[in-house]
Amino acid sequence: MADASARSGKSLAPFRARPFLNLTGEEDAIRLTERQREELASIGVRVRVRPRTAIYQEQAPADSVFAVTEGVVKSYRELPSGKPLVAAFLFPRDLFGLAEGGRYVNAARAITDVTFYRLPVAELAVLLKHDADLAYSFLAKVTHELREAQRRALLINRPDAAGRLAMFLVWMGERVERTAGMPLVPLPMTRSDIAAFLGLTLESVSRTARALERDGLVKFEGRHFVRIVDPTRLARIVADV
Amino acid sequence: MADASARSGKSLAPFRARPFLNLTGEEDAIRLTERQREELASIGVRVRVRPRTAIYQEQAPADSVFAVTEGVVKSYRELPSGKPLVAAFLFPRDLFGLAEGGRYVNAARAITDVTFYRLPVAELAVLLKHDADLAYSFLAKVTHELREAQRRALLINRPDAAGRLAMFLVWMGERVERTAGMPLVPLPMTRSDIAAFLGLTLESVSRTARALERDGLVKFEGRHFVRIVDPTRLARIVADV
DNA sequence: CGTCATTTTGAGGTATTTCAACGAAGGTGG
DNA sequence: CCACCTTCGTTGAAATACCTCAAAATGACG
Repeated sequence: MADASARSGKSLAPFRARPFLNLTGEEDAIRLTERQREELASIGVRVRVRPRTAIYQEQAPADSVFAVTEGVVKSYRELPSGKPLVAAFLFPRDLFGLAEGGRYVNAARAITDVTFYRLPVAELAVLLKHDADLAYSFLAKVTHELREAQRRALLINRPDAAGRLAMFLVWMGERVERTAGMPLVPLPMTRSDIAAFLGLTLESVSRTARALERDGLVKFEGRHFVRIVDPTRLARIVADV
Repeated sequence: MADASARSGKSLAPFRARPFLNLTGEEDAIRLTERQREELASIGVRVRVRPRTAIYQEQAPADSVFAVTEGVVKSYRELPSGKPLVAAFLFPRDLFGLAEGGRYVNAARAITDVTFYRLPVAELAVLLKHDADLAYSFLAKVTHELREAQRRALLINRPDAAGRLAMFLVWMGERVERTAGMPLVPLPMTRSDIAAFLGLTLESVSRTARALERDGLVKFEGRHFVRIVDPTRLARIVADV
């Protein structure tokens, strides 16, 4: 399945989640306690894989759940026609390994160099049923994933390609530190992946990207970076639903 | 907010969930223990509302989470353009009330006569942090919602209206007992709701529905029922991605 | 039974998909 | 280290399908 893996006694890398229903309105992330991180680390295996490595196949027996600590993973499935459909991009602190009936509903593959923790569900379930706080944290995390899924659904609901792509770029930009003006946003995935995520064809993504660049909204630097040149107008396109 | 509400000491109506990661492959639902149902019922309020009643508004302070026991609810939001977008239809045993930053991300409205439990989050959070099994059940339930959200995303990813509508009808049909051949599937929501869910215009839904009927795949009986006439060909359209 | 929202139907414009071919980049092996 | 090859991305032109605008018909509801 994975290239290299070694049991690790070190504490699990910071794993952040948001409350299921946040009454206070605070945006601060919940952090696991040191003990909880150690618990997870004790049952987990740290794995590092190279780009394009398959982490698990669609419909394979779901024996583990995964937590990204470094890099980007895509969760996807092949449609009957053979066209791929990307269900989600997973970034550090994200969980993946959604299953139904004991089998993974999607396949997962590394996009970049990736480090993740592999947590056997059998042992994880024991932990969760034993530690209400831990279960609560996972609940918060899955709730966050649910919001992301709804956001994506909202995104691909709009009929116009420009709006979809603009929304995607803004979304990707949100997870980069906006230190300097005109942030350089990394796009580790391929155009095909973006197309498969947005529900567009590769050609549409390519054309729309060029159009946004011609209009001076963004500037692509290489294939894996975008510079947001005119955030205001870009935001206007995004809001124009 | 709601028409009538009364604190209830009766046990919470059956609330079913699936395991977060189901190793055994069993499809049987997890049921809450009698004690857990009583705990929930003790903090919950049973509410009955009439069709089209607003349950909460978008961006309203999120003080409760809800569990449907009877009827159908829609979770939706108004886009800046004024066009509504349906995020999900909620059926008995479904949870709703997704929040972020202490506010509901969507609005919720009853489609039919609806009975639901309203669970104050402050008290619910206390319960969840004390009862790992209960938290686990909620985790399983939210995971289920996440799968549904992904399914919808998959659904509206396809460009063809016929495929989307066919997928929707099959999906609705899955939740009805297939006792007799040619099941009569209820469609409690309006065509506009369906359009807002599928990411199509009302006109497209109407035209596509008529086209499916002309081709002898389904037969609409009134505005709120469909009979699946040719499940095989309908399934073929659904699979034809 | 009348009013009004919902749905159906029609015709035209437009955007995306398809189909096809070229060009660029990255990875592999000699 | 270079050359080849495979994958990915760009560009062009035509067809299809959906959307928009508009108006009539059906059904729901008081």
